[in-house]
Amino acid sequence: MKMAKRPPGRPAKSGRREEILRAAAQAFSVGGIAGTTMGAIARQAGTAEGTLYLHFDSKDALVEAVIAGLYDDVFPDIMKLANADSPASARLLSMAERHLRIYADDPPFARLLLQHMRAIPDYRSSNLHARNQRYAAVFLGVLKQGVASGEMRADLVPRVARDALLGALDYRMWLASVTGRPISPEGDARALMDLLLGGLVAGASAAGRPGSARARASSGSEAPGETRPRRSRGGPA
Amino acid sequence: MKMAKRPPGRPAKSGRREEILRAAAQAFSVGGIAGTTMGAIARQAGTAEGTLYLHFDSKDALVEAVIAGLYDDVFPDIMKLANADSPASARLLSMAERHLRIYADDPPFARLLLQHMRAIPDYRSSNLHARNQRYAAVFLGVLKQGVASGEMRADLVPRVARDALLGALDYRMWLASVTGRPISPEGDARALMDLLLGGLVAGASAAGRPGSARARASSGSEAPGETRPRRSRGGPA
Amino acid sequence: MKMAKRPPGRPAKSGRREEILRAAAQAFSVGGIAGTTMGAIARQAGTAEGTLYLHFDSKDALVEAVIAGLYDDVFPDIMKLANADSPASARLLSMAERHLRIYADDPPFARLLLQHMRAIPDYRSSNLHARNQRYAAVFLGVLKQGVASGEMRADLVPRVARDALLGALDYRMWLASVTGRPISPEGDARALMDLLLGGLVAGASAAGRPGSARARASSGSEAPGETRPRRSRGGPA
Amino acid sequence: MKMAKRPPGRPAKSGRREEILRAAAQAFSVGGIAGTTMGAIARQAGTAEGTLYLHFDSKDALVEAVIAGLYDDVFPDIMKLANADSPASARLLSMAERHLRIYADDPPFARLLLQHMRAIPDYRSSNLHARNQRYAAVFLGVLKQGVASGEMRADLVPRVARDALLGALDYRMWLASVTGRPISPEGDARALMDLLLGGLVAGASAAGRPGSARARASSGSEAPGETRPRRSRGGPA
DNA sequence: CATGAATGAGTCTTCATTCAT
DNA sequence: TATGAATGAAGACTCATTCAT
Repeated sequence: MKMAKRPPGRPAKSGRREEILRAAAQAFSVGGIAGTTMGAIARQAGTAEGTLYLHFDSKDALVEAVIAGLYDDVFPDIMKLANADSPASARLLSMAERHLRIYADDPPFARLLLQHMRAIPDYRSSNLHARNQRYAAVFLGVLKQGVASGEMRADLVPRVARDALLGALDYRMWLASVTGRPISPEGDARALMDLLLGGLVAGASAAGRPGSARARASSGSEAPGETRPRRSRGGPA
Repeated sequence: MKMAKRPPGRPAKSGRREEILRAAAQAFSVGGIAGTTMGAIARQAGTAEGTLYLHFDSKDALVEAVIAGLYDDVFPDIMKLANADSPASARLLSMAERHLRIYADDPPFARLLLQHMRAIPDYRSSNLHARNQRYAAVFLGVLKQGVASGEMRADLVPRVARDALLGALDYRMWLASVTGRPISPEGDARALMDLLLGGLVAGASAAGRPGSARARASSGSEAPGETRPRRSRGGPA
Repeated sequence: MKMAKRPPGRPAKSGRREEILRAAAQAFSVGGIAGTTMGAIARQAGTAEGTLYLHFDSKDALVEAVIAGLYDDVFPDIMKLANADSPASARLLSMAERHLRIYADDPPFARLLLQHMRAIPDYRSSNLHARNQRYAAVFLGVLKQGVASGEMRADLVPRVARDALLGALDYRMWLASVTGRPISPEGDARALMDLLLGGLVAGASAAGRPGSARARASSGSEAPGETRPRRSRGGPA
Repeated sequence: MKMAKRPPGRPAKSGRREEILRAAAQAFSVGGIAGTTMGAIARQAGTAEGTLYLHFDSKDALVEAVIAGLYDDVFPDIMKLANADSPASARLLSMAERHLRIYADDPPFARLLLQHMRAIPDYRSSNLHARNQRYAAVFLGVLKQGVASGEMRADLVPRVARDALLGALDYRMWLASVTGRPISPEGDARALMDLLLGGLVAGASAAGRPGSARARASSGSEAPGETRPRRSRGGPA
């Protein structure tokens, strides 16, 4: 509620604050959140325990800040990819890839995220929920565009698709963190998108197949205009 | 004084244990595992704290028992559905339904499961991991059968499909637990399976449509779905 | 205070009671008093926990009874030896021997005794204190007789001698229990009595030497009358 | 609020630790070790319970520190007395005196020592055992010197003598702590040494008499002791 | 801004004792 | 008498948080 006030205009990098954030992320990813004491974080950061409270109001605030930091790293990337000038399917592929890279880049940290997300007592009111929704909304937007443009099935329920995609992505990362089996952002994202785009049923998704999500997704670089058909959903209609 | 006198003839047996299990699940799901004290569980169960330790060696053991109980409830059902005499897709649908019913039947309990699964320090060596793998293997088996029988795409990677399915299912439940939005096992399972079977891409999954969710699956190919190829902007277009 | 009432006239061997006593002694000597739970004792005795309380009012009472039992075993022996028809020194030797046999006979049990004796919060008011005093008094008596008969130094302070003897005996046993070095009741008693009778100083106690406490004390089996010269301290004098 | 404000310049250091040590010794000696809770110690020390753990890892560690502190106080003294330039018997006397002063100086503290010594589960591996052995070794050394120099009986078994001495000393203190009868370090040490040096047997220890406790000991061998061969009933008789 | 000793509420767990059967 | 499930009062220890310097 009351976050350590950072001078409104300031670049948000008191140096110390960043150090602590880094140290906390590091410590959390090693021992889990509950298993990490403020003392351990302070030691890791090379400061005194009291100093932690000069920058964060509580351990919870620190945890939130650490995780929020991740979103702030990833969100801009996802945003950019979502607005790229390519078919929805291609954009989703790249977004999935970026998402999986969260894990590939820093497995321990990702594990932390995976665990914490579901452990927050009142997640709904946490500001993490907000960030997460914002994040998920981007995926939803792309899916809607895909439908609107006719690229995707008209009877597709975007929300269902979004949940399936994000759920599968999360699950894949969790599996990786649990089994130790490494993730290949490109490979895994492509495999998943192939599945999702084309479906399970044989003979189906003939259309989805020609190159499928494969390669840089459906064919390649048609007219940018074609990309976001906005509405053109008509088709034969 | 505390408990209603137990009918003289009653075995005085498992009753307690079940009561505690129930109370614990209830308490955990409200306040989270870490946020629930043994005292609270005892109070909820109407027993003394010490009694808890008569039935479970430790808090951790209690937690495990609570969760293991769930698997033991669900597993036989899933097993039966997996061996039913129907197309793989139909079986998967029913399995997904059953899975979602975990949540529908007892949301707090399900939330507990969702939370805990990712919170175990050394999940890999926990006996929960084993149960979970056994569970996931059943889904994998059905998918492989689907491929073998030609019902599903020959180039399908069963493991990817299984992860997508379970991940989507989990995510759906988690969203429900977080947003409070209720789950309709049938509706949601069908929506998800429609998506997964037919894929995202327009024109694809012609076969996947017949009657939606192809409840009876691969029933045929009247292909009303094919009707709306969308804009077919993909392929050669 | 309120000991389980044993029918006043009864032989004191309800069978069950003895079993419990035995089981408790056994358990205590293995795990120490504090480290032994009533549950463990019950198991060892083959009864239910509640049954323990039918025979003893509390754990403390049980402990006391166990230890008192030892005194009741040893006391008669000591008493008899103290009243034997032989010189005080010979009698002390045999008493010391018997005392050390407490350890030799059952080391774990003796260790228990050694430990417990000093651990009782209000030893003074415990009935163990009384027994112990009665026990020590026997040694004191023999020493006094030794002085009175002229066998021992007239300026000997019996109480000091008694404390030295019992202290040395206790210490020897404790050392044995701590180092594991076994005790030889005869050998060790003799060594100690040799020391005590003759003293440390060279040239001193020449008289104490000729066979000293050695063998069955002073030479052998002279006329019983000779045994307790009472005073005859003259000699060449 | 709780503590008198500490003078600004004070090291704020070891003070606390010592206070705790003192409080713990005090509390232990009143209620016994097991009977004293960390809370009680904290209260006694005027600190919070948590503070105890800032200075000691556990209750056991605190107990050990308390007792080790005693040894560290006494050992140097004993060492110095053992190396004094006087007959072995005189040195033993002063050492015995110092030893008894442990009790005289702080009865409750001494009682604690007496009790605890025998209560440690695995005393042998405790570092108290090491200290105790070092301590006992000093006595042994002096005795050996006594024998070597001819001051003491050539057939003396030093180890037996040492055990008798320390055992008697311990016992004396224990009796004092149990009966409340005060100890006079000088008087009691002398009485005990008189006994030990001269032996029990009449006529013996003539040498042991000269000034009692043969303060200066081995003053000579006027051997009045030899004078009272008692009944010399031994030998060829 | 920094420090770190001090705080003390809160946790899990144990176990002697009771009592309904 | 016997049983053993239930009790609940303690106790040792942890750790986020504060505050005097």
